Amino acid sequence: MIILTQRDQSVLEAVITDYIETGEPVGSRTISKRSALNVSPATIRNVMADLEELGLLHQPHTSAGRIPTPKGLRIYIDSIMQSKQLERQERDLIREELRRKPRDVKDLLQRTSRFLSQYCRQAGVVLWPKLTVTRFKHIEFIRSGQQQVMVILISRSGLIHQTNIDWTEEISQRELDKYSSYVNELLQDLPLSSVKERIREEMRSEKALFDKLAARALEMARQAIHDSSFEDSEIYIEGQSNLLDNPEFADVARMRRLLHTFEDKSRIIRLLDVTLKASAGIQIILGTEDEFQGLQEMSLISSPYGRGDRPLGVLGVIGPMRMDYSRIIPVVEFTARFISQILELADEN
Amino acid sequence: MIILTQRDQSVLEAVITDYIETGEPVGSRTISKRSALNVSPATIRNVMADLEELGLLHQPHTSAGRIPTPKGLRIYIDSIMQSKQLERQERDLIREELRRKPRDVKDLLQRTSRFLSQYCRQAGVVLWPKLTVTRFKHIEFIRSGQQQVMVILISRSGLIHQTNIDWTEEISQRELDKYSSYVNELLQDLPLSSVKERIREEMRSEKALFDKLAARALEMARQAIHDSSFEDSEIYIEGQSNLLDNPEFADVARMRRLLHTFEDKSRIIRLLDVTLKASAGIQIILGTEDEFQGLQEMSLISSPYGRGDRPLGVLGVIGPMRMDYSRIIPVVEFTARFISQILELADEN
DNA sequence: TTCTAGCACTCTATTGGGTTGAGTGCTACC
DNA sequence: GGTAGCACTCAACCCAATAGAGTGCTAGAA
Repeated sequence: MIILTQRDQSVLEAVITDYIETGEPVGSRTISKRSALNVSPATIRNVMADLEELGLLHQPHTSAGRIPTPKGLRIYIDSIMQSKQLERQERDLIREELRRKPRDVKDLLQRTSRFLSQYCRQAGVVLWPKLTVTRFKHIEFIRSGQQQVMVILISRSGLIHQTNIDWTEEISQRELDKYSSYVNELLQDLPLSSVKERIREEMRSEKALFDKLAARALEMARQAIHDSSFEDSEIYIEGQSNLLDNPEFADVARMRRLLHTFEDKSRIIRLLDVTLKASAGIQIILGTEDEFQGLQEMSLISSPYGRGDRPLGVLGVIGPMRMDYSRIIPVVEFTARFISQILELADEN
Repeated sequence: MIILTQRDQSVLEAVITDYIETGEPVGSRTISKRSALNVSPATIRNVMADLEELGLLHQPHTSAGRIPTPKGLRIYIDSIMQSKQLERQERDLIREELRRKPRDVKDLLQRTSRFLSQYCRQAGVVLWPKLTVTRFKHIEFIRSGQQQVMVILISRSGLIHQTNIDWTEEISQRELDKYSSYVNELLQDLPLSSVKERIREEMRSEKALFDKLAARALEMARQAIHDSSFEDSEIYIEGQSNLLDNPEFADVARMRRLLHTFEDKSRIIRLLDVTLKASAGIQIILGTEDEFQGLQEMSLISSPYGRGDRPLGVLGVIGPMRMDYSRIIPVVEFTARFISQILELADEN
């Protein structure tokens, strides 16, 4: 455990805020002038040397200023920084922006991602709710070929899942309608995570053993839900071009790596899954702490949305490590809370 | 109309193929050695000077080689270049790649876009079918709140459209089911473009005037289809990072402009709409010919897919003007034909 | 003991001159 | 009409010199 004196903290904070602002290594003179502690540059230099020894600052080369290390940022974020409170009018603006005609979930989440990116001038990211965390609302079997059935599954929060299944025998739409209403009845309002189990249970029950219709309907539902894509996650990443505005991405090679990472979304999904599972409010991952490669030198501020005990997905902001944390953190926090409200509302109906 | 001698054409072709390969301005010496016509560099220089006067070649500065202008590329593509035929095994590979478990339309198109990007090492783009060009298959009204109804509309090709509508009075699911089957009956197999008309017609008919259920069902369907997003287009752009591998994007500023363009998809949609409306097979747009800004110095090779007289959408490849047209054009052409087959098949069932 | 002033030192970034080499345009000649 | 030769142009590269920001260290003040 690292213990810092009051002055150490002040210097660390001064270096970080200045670095966040300018992106350049910060020298002792600058801090001496800017910071509230009235000490000379030489004194600052001593403190900085100490902080460097602790691994909180780093010097690109001997005759340059200091920049914070991820470790230094972590301490700053966790115990020094004070998040700015959002102004009332800022909150109103966010509400306004997101509430506008909440047509369907997809639209809402996409807009959220876009909003986060624009408002924070970084990339915004939203992880879709997995179907399994929502509740069953409706299933529909539709004939789509002689031996093909299209299955539409809808959750209470308005998510849609579509899949096609092959059926071994010719089947009429009328028959399918009967299946639909039987299954709808059976699964009404169940959490989708326990639907599989419920179906299996029912298949073993007396009814299914003797009622041919029920047996077939159940078999069809089973196949539909067995579909591999059922548990897939999806994410929206918007505003990648904002990142290019940061001088740290003047380097093409770095930019290329980043774009590659964004295109192979599975990595980011895994990363967000961590936040989802932890589900303990806002989470900040700093580049080098990321055991999954690809986001080096980047930073991810994320928060789960949904009810605390039953998070639906994750939303957040991806940017360079040099971000205005004190502003972005409350924005992400508030957005998550607000989206949660909207979705809970839908899911309760 | 520009008329070129055989030799002019050969020189133009040689410059372009070399430029496509290397990305560097091409000098007279190189051409003299590479091309089949056995003439000296000096002669080539004379020809090149002529071609430059015609606006087909351009010299970045006095002591550099020549690069083709868009005008020069156009002539090359339209009348000089010979598209390579795809090898049998290449076609098999494409088929293989795309046919794998064609689960739903979205998945298919997204995979197509990704495939195009990987195979051509550029960005791949696919414009979704608009709902209005497909045929009606199924509509479903689902109660999603006391006075809220979720409407799911499905086309024969498997597209799904979801919307929410407010209803002025409390309504039960049982009632909604009746609406669904009535409307399904009515609209079965109609082209979605004429559905609006059909509904209006029916509303004026005797039946609707006296049958309250029918009247309400029709009103509900009308509202659902009236929804503004009904005619929206959507596109997938994949493989943007491939573009970064091209040395012409070493320039960050240019890259930034390009990413911005990709994020504001409406421009590209408009651009693709041109191909869709023209619907005359493969279409090539070269950067500066693009009256919509944003794709300067880029080039778009696109082709509509779907039946010739009833195109569904557009797919293609976006890359720098320096692309291997003779290879990519047949790939886009073949992919479009193949996707058309798959989708037609689905739409016919 | 803690802080500060001063100074020599280090290292990057920038500037400008010199050189290289690819490629051209022109002219004289085949 | 085609070619060889030659002087010329221009970007790219290398190199050395310089400027400037910032440090570490030491000696002395509080």
